[in-house]
Amino acid sequence: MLKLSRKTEYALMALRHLYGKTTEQLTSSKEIAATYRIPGELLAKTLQQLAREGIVETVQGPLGGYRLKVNLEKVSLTDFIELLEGPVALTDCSIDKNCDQLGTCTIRTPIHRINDTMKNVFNNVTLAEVMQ
Amino acid sequence: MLKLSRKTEYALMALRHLYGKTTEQLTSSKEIAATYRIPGELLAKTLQQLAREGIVETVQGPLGGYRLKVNLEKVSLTDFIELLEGPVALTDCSIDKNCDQLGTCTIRTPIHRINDTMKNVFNNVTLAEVMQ
DNA sequence: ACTTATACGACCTCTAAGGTCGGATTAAAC
DNA sequence: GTTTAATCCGACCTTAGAGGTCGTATAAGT
Repeated sequence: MLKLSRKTEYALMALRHLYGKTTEQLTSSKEIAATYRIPGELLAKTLQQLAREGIVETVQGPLGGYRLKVNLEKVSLTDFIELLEGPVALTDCSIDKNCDQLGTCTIRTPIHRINDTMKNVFNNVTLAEVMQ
Repeated sequence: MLKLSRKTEYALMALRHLYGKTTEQLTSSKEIAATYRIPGELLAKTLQQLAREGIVETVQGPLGGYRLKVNLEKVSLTDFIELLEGPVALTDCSIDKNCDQLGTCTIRTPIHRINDTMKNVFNNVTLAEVMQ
């Protein structure tokens, strides 16, 4: 039903948390999880993924934690969602073309049109705007 | 990942099929299913639901089938999706407010803003446009 | 050494999507 | 009036993916 996954929600909340801090300051995954009552392990894994993708930076060991790495004005919501959930698309045929109905499908073109419009909405929102 | 359900896809294809016919002409569920290689039972149930909702009209018995009932220009894509899949919303808190994070959530407002924008996209597309 | 943080793969659970089946109802055709 | 071809509809099955947990490894400050 066109929902974001919890992973994405949690990630946005975590980024919002880091957004308020100075560039040097570190925050542990646990602290964020506790603040927002997010399952700790899941948030940790999500932050690790964001670290791999270069969105946040990580420091290990005691006193370690996460901090922002990129300028959130440079990252669109599309980029972010696709990073965590894969391609944004109303239908599978917007991505790979393996579909039984391919030959006979009559709604592909209009759906792709709408898909583009929707994607444009997300393209035009930066993560910085979501933090406001 | 923001996908439409197959049910919705099948429903759109079926409507597109009926759209090309005269107002009197009936088409059986089976014929549509065969034409587009859609699982018959599933399409049948979907068409029944559309009949209950007043989108199509049904005639029982042999030579029976379905035909359009409403003017597709009067139905927005939002209406249609919500009919088949329930509320269009990026997050659950856009619908009912039962969420553990309610008190501490910091991204609710911006998410709702984006949600409204997205919904507007679907509001401004009529089913008739999807048939083109 | 010990502690406290991230790193990460393996696993578990539960829900909903997608699809199937069986039988009931309706009505045209013979 | 029996047969046949369509809708009607609830019950059920299966599977994938979301969401979450666990155990263990690794890194680094004290």
